[in-house]
Parts: sequence; structure tokens; C-alpha cells
Amino acid sequence: MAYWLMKSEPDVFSFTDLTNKPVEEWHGVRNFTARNNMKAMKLGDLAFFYHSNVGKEIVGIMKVVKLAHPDSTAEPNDKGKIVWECVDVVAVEPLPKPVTLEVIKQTPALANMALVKLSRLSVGPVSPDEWALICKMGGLKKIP
DNA sequence: GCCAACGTTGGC
DNA sequence: GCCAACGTTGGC
Repeated sequence: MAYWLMKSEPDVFSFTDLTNKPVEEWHGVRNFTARNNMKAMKLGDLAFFYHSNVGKEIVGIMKVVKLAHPDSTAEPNDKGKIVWECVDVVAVEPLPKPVTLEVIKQTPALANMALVKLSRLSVGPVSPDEWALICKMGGLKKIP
């Protein structure tokens, strides 16, 4: 099982929005690296939900419930092919104490995260160590 | 609102 | 296939 981090602007779609839905298609990714990360996801993989621009913090955890499939909002390219894909996710639980980007940058064990190094990547990997530490910092008693 | 970082496009 | 120009993202 792998861990991930996915970004969304809370103005557009927040973690609260996710908790109000039974399941959500993570559509709208238009970057090949991010898409490839989604194609690498397995059922049951967990991902942090990060609020970009507004908040700039990790606010919750979600789970992959459907493997990558064509993005329903993507237009076919000039060959009539849809190259953009996405997974479906469900909310698992919020972090009692959101972990901010500022704190992540100040934490040596987290300063090399893809979130920090590749700030424009909207879907990136998280190592098991990073995952456990952020869960702890976020106030979770049990590491999912 | 600015700017750095990065991806994409198009000319050669 | 290289690289300059341009567009977009996201932090500040």
C-alpha cells in the first residue's frame, strides 16, 4: 500500500465538500506527472488532502476506491483520445490539527517532501515515514 | 499582484 | 531534437 498527497483549492473543492459526498471523482488534473501518479495508485491507497492557496495545509485523509479511469471532464485530443485520467476517492477522516506548509518546511524530516520540492505538482507521493509523522503532528492517535 | 519554477508549444 | 517564448501554478 502506498501513500499520496493530493491538492485542491478549498474555494473550488474542499475536504468538507468531500466529506459531504459518498464518493468523488478526482477530475481536473492536466499534468502528466500527476496523472501518472494517479495511474500508479492501488485500491485502498491513502492520500492526504491538501488545501492549496487558501490555508496551505493538510486537512484530512482520503482513500482510493476506484482505479484510474478516463476523466469525465476531459476533452478528447485531436486523435479523439482522452489522455487524462483520475481515480475516485472517499473521505476517511479529518486531521484534528491541520498541518501547515509552514510547519512542514520547518520540520527537517519533512523538508524533502514532493509537496515542498515540487510545489506545482498536484498529485505526489508521500513516504511511509512522512505519512506517520504528519498523522502524528495532525493529532491522530492511530496511524491509518 | 508579483515572481519563481516548471510544463508546453512551436520555430528552426 | 533543441531551445526560446509563453502560459500556468502556487507561494509570498
